[in-house]
Formats: sequence, structure tokens, C-alpha cells
Amino acid sequence: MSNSNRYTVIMRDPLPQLPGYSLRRAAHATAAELGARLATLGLRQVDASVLILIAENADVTASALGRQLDIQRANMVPLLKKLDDEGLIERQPLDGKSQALLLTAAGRERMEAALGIIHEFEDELLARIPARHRDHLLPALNALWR
Amino acid sequence: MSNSNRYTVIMRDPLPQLPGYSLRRAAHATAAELGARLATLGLRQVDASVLILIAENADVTASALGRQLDIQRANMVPLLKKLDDEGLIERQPLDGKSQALLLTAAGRERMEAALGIIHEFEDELLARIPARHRDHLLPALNALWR
DNA sequence: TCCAGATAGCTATTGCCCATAACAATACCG
DNA sequence: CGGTATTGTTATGGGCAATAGCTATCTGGA
Repeated sequence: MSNSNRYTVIMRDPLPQLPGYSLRRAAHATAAELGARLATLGLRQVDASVLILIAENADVTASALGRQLDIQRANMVPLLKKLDDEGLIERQPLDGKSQALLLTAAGRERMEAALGIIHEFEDELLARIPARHRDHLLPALNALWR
Repeated sequence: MSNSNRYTVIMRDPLPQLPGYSLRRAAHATAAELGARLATLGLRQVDASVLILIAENADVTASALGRQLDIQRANMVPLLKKLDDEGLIERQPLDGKSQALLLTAAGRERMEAALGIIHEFEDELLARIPARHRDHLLPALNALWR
């Protein structure tokens, strides 16, 4: 089975030589894959991230979560509402204006299922990388944004 | 100047240990930076990518460009229209249904300016990465999506 | 030569994600 | 105690990408 016909032209393409461009493409491709798997749980990546952070940090507030994940407060509202509507999180008043977030039992189950999918996916990602480059990816990436 | 007040809580956050998550965050952060710089030229990243590919491949078609960049044919239309309206590209009929894309003089200038910004940015990106990890980023990223 | 299937370019539409602005209520700090 | 900062929220808009569908055209095999 030939990999190229009349329509798959070999094109001069310097873009993959640019780390920024490859970063963009790799992120897009992997996000699509992981997103499809998490969708089987009715979760998006950002939903899973929120569940994981709540699990690790009982009684966080929505604002603190947003700061950690770089999500605007305003955009946390529909996100948390969805998780609340599905019975995955609970909110308890901390004081007159803040509310503590915590996982329900269902939320913990869902979070653990998501974590399983995520870890399996991460393993697959790393497996695609030639061994000599593998351990350098995470520290290199984290140097770019943390 | 303290880096933490009452509101910047130290949170347990296992997410940056996940390559997929760090990939997402790094891509988002770097895209925002590069995007802001290219905006000074009135270009988005995808616009610059298209200009670069046309420069390297005279007379490509919109469809071939879309395949190379993973952009739907339908979404190439407004993209190319914008570049056309700004006088950066020209279209010449190849046959009854295909059209060849090429840069105008203004398009080449704009493309070279964008390339300057991009290369400078790429250099800065790499400079942020500890030397021992630096050369591994590109091959690791490309292993994830190519 | 002719025709079925594939392709090109395009329109229209939709949903999703994110940014911004604004607001009332509340908490904090000097 | 009073000004300032923060919280949670609503409303809104823009940008981007995916989908479906359409017409015209090209291609390759019978």
C-alpha cells in the first residue's frame, strides 16, 4: 500500500524544525486523542484536571482553582456547575462569600477512572518517544511555562 | 516583594508531572507569547505558517496546504481570503477547479518579517531550557505527532 | 470516448472555548 | 471603621475549528 498518491504531494515544510510549531502540533494532536478517551467518561481534559486538583486539595475555592489552572473566575462557573449537576462535586460555604469544593463519592470514582485513562495515555505518549529523548521531555516542557 | 500572599496558596498539584498536561500548558503559554508578537504584523500563527509554506512551495493549492497543516478545506477559505484582501498572496487558476497560490512582493516581505519574529522567539524558547535537555525537545515533540 | 467516483473551492452553520466587563456581597487590613 | 481587594456570578462577544452540503471539475478505468 503506497503512502502517496497524486494528492499527497511531498512538500517542502520547514515548520516541523521549529520547536514552537511542533509544540503546537503535538499539543493539538495529543489533546485530541486524550480528549476522545476522556469523553467516554463524559469529561473534558479541564474537567479531569479540576477533579484531580480538588481531590488533592480538599476545600479549595473556585478562585484558587482558577488561579492554579489559569482559568478565569468567570469561566469556572459553568465548569463547576456541570460537575455539580452531575453530582461529582459539592460546595460548602467557607464564609460569607467563599465556598469549599470537595468531591462526592461519585466524583472520586469518576476522578479515579479519569486518572487511569490519563496515566495509560501518558505511558503511551512516552513510549512513542525514542528512549534517549524520553526523560528530557517533561523538564524541557516545564521550563517553557512554569 | 513577597511572591505569596494569602491568596496565592501553595497547592498540591500533580498535573505538571504529566507530560500531556505540561504539553498543553506549554503550548498555550508559548502560543500566547508568539501570537502577541505576530499580531504586530497583523498576522496570526496560522497565517504565518501559510505564508511560509507558500514561499517554500510556489503554486501549491489551498487543498494541499490544508492537508499539510491539518486545516479543513472549509476553514482555508476565510484564511486565504484575509491574506488575499491584504494583498499578501495571489491566486492563479491551474485548471478549471484548482488555483495556484503564490506570494506577492508584499507577502514575501511580510513573510520574512514574520520569520524574523519566529526565529527570534524560537531562540528564546530554547534558551529557557536547561542545556542538557535542550536538544531533546524537538525530536521528542515530533515523535508525538508526525 | 464516456461515465462513475474523487477532488477543489466554497457557503452556511454550529458549538466550544476563552476573554472582558460589570455587579453585589463580603472579607481584609491599616 | 473605611477604603480596598476578593469572591462568585451574569452577560456578552470574538475566534477558531468541525460538519454538512453544494456545484463544478478532474481523473482513470471500462
